[in-house]
Amino acid sequence: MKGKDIILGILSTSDKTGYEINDILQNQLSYFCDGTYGMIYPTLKKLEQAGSISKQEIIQSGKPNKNIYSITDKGQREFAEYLSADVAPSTFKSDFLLHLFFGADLPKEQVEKLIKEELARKKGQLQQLLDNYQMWQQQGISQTQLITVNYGIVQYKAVIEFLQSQLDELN
Amino acid sequence: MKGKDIILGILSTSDKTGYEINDILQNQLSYFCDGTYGMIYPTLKKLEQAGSISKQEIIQSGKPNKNIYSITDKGQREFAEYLSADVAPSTFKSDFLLHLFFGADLPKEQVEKLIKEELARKKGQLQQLLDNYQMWQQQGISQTQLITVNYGIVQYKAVIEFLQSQLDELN
DNA sequence: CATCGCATGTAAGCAGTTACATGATTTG
DNA sequence: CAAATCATGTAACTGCTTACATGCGATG
Repeated sequence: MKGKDIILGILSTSDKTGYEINDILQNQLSYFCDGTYGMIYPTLKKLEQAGSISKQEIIQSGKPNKNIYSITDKGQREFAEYLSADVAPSTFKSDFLLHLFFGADLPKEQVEKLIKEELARKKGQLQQLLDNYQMWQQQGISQTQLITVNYGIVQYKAVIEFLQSQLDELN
Repeated sequence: MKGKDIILGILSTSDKTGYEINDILQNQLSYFCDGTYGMIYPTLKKLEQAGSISKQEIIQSGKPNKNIYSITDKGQREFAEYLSADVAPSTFKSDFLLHLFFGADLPKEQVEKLIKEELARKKGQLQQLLDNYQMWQQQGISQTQLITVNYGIVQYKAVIEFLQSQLDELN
């Protein structure tokens, strides 16, 4: 699961500019992958040079010009290959858990603060997913996409409930 | 949350060799961070050069010699600083979800296979955590560590239950 | 008049991965 | 006798992050 796979995936559904790809990444896919402009534009360039995607320049007045990228047949084959390949193990990195794990000597208030902050972050992320969910329900969403959204929702809800219970127990 | 922070955290509780650090990383902390020898040894070297940890060489016969690392006062201060700093956002990357999200055209059997495999992986990870849990109960575990373990368990259980329900629905 | 949205890109650097290299002892 | 365990390390590479650079129009 590299930047390349994510971008080919997004372009496999419809043509997009780098800016729009970033938007999708930040707002719709952020619960299971990430990416920044610093990754997106160089990756688009490489994919174009490799012939996996093609670029169409749109001259705009008033706004900056934009490049709309489309996936080519070669790109489609490449992405199909990725889809049929083995699933790479997922990674979860939590600085919050590292703090807690090695923070045995932390004062109670500090622990409480850590948990409260994590709770707020998770609630925010859940809300973002729920907002997307509504948008998707209107726009239409595939059966498999629905599974991924619910995967995220279920995971967030479980964690939020757990953190809340820990906070209650602390008092 | 860099390799440096993880290693200082491990050494803040007791002296360890690089080999033992790897073992802890793979078996006890793997549900929220990772690391390989290629990261561990260079990081230990840098930390020693910076005076954050110190090395004691143990000559062994029959086995390879080993270097036992201890955290220094400077390292302890460094780690305390890390602990009191802001918590970095967590990251979750799932190749499984990327496959599902863009695999709208995947045949039903393929989707079922994907979910079954993910289910098996998650069950394995949960089992590892539960095994650790038992070990920790015997060895003793801090209150904050207990929270982190339960965080992991709750998260895994929620995902496993969800995947199982999706599998049932598919048939 | 400041900030947000639209829009694209590069360059330097870093943290970590992968692959390689070595080797004795113990266990199945 | 093969594989696992103990044990350490380097070198090349890669993939991404961070910071920088630009600029107009609309919104508040």
